Amino acid sequence: MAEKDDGLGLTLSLKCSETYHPPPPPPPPPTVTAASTRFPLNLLPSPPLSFVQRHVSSHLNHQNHHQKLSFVINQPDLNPEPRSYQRVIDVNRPPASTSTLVALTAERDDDAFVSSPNSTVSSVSGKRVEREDNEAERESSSHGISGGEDEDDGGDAAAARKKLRLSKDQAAVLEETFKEHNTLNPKQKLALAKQLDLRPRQVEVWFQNRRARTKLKQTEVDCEYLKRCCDTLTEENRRLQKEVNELRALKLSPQFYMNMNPPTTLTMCPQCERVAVSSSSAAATSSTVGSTGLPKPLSMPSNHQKQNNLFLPRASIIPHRPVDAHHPRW
DNA sequence: TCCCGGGGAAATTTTACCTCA
DNA sequence: TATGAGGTAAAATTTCCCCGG
Repeated sequence: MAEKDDGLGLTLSLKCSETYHPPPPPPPPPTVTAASTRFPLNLLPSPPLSFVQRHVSSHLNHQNHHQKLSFVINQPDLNPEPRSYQRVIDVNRPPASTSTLVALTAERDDDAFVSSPNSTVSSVSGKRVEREDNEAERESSSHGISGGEDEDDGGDAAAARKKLRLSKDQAAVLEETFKEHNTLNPKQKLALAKQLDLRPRQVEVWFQNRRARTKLKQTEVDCEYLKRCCDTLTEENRRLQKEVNELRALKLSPQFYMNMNPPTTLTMCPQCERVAVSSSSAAATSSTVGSTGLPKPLSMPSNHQKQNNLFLPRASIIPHRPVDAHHPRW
């Protein structure tokens, strides 16, 4: 991501541990969970809520208000809490008073046929239950032929256009089917439509929209992961830059030369693990920096250390170098 | 190789419903 | 309490593209 040679023999190399792969076609299972994401979220820190997180959270919170069937990351159960709604109106079963309209629309071909003019929703709140009652009445009266609307043809078109909310049961069955396979062949579509008393076109549209929502959620998850990755790398970069600055200050410090290491310090290459006699500058580079920013004096190895081969002076912080630049002065 | 129809993806529109001032 | 504006999710439509026959 970023490489920098600052003259101290330090190379800053910031690379994301993972390579971002362009999104493949959305694979089954379609439900978005942390496990289904392409990225190992558990390997990442948990930064504060990002924009994306806030956005998604806002969306999800809003959906809670609506009490609509939706999918939530890490929440495969679509109907987690028992609903207390009193009654569910099947939007695809027209009220008795709308039979005339049904008769009118029944002339259409399958896809153009409107299964119900009733637009009420399956509700969870008492408030909405009341609305259902009211709307059911309103619908049944407004769609009656006796209403005498001048929309004889246009009325049909409007009715065909009328959007219908699927009932909870219908949506649940669709969700279950979608979990098994996110696309339907014509046979499955017809069977499902028959089972749910929907038009095949409705089932098809529902699956299309559901795939779109799945993909959108997956995109949001991916975006969130990448943002976290970016945050982590930014923090790492900041830390390394600070370290570089400290080392630069160290190099320019007069005390750096005063505390010059004896010329026979042993250093070990972290790549080949060969121990070599390092130059004074290299040894100084590997000196540790105290909290004050000043170098600690290097000490000569004791006899014990020498005999037991325990003195490997800070070889572990000798910076990694590219292979082709290996041992430039060895 | 071109044409055609079916199906999916993406973009967009429409509708229903909620919250809030 | 009623109402309208604003916002959102979901249903539906339109358009484009790909692929197999």
